[in-house]
Amino acid sequence: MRQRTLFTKTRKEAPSDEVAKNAKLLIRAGFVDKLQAGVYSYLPLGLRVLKKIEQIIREEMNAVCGQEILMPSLHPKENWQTTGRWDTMDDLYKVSDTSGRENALGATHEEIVVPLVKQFVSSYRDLPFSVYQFQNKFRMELRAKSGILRGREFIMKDMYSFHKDETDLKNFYDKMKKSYERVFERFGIGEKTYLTFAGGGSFSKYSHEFQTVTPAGEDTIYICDICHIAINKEIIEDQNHTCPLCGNKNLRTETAVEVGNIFELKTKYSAPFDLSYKDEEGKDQPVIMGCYGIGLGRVFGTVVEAYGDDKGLVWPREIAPFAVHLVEILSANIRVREETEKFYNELIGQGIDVLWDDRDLRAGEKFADSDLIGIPFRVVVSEKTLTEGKFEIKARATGEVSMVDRDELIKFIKSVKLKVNTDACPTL
RNA sequence: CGGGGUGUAGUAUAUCGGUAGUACGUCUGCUUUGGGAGCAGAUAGGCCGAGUUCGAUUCUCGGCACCCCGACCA
Repeated sequence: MRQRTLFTKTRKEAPSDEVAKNAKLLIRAGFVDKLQAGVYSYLPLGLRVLKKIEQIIREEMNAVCGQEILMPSLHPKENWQTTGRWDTMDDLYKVSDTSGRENALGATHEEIVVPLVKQFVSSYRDLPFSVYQFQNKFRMELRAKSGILRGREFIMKDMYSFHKDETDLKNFYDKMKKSYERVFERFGIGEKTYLTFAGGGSFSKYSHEFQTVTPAGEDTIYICDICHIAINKEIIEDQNHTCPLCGNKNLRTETAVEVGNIFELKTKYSAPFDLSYKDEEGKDQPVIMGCYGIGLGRVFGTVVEAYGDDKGLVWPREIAPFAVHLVEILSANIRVREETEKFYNELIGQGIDVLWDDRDLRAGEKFADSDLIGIPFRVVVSEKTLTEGKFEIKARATGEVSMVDRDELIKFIKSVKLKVNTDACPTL
């Protein structure tokens, strides 16, 4: 993409009322725009990141045979009354239309997915399966805060699994733990993200959260460095400050952001909607459920919090808006523009995502913008390139600079392999 | 929802009960061109409503919005 065509612009200063690092940097760099507290637009650069996050999740959910669907945001009141949550969920947005009919804006989708699958599930032969979606969720947070980390409207991947018994749920649940580990690994936050034991409510001993360590976190977790897992504050007292896996008492305290969670729902939602199946003996049995969420905006903001520095954003390669930031430094020698364009077209032809800063600006401004936007590699084309035949390549994360010739550079850029999931679902 | 704070050009800020200033941005021209450049000119502003006052952006009250702490929550 040619940067001069980008309708957004960077800013030197963040809005004075923003305190959160993710909000400051993302607004300055033109990745997002705040419409109101906790409600954000994703602009071209930000949307690219969001879509990469989404695609990684999609690949991994497909790999565990999840079937993608899209459910509505406008939910009939009756569905929420069936589970009782119309009255008990304090942060549910309720809207009524001119006919007086009441609806909920989807805060989560158990109330929709259960009646949906009920139409198709009647036999043990129909189980197990799982469905997932990427959908905006609405929750009336009394206090939206921390930039895009806690919004009133946010995008979530929510998956729901349906099983004939708890053993089958347990197997799938364990598979999802591994799936999630791969997802966070691919986001570039694997090392900072811990499987965290959390309260399970009335249906199981634990649920699990995925918590990413960053100072911006709202949660306190206790990390066992032996098992690379953590315990949430809410159950640490019950656990007597010991790791539930290995008994280690030396837990490390950190603040973290909850980027995902997995729950065994069991019959919590299948029961009120009477979602059941006939077993081998023809007897009705309740369907056993699990649910699995990842907050995309949370991941987005958490990555900014975890890696952003005083100069701007720093994107892990897997979710960067572009692979390469091509920066031309203009001089009296007009051929720089021509050379850059040729090189740009060559990279594009190789299937490489390039943002080309073709604006008529001075070098300092372009470098500052490049640091702010945070694309993993910056390649500079200047008069020097023409006279010496060398390109300068700089890694945003490390600041490491090297001078390489054209062929080396292309070879290097192409060698930066992104992780892919080769475990395709056999039935999809 | 309880407590606290803040609302001035596109952005960041200053001043003031009587003509609202600066920087960046944007526009014009010239010069510059490897870390947010220089000169000259231009552009653009008091959240909303009521009250006090000869006069309110400033003081008072109400509303709204945003931010922070807490509670709640992904």
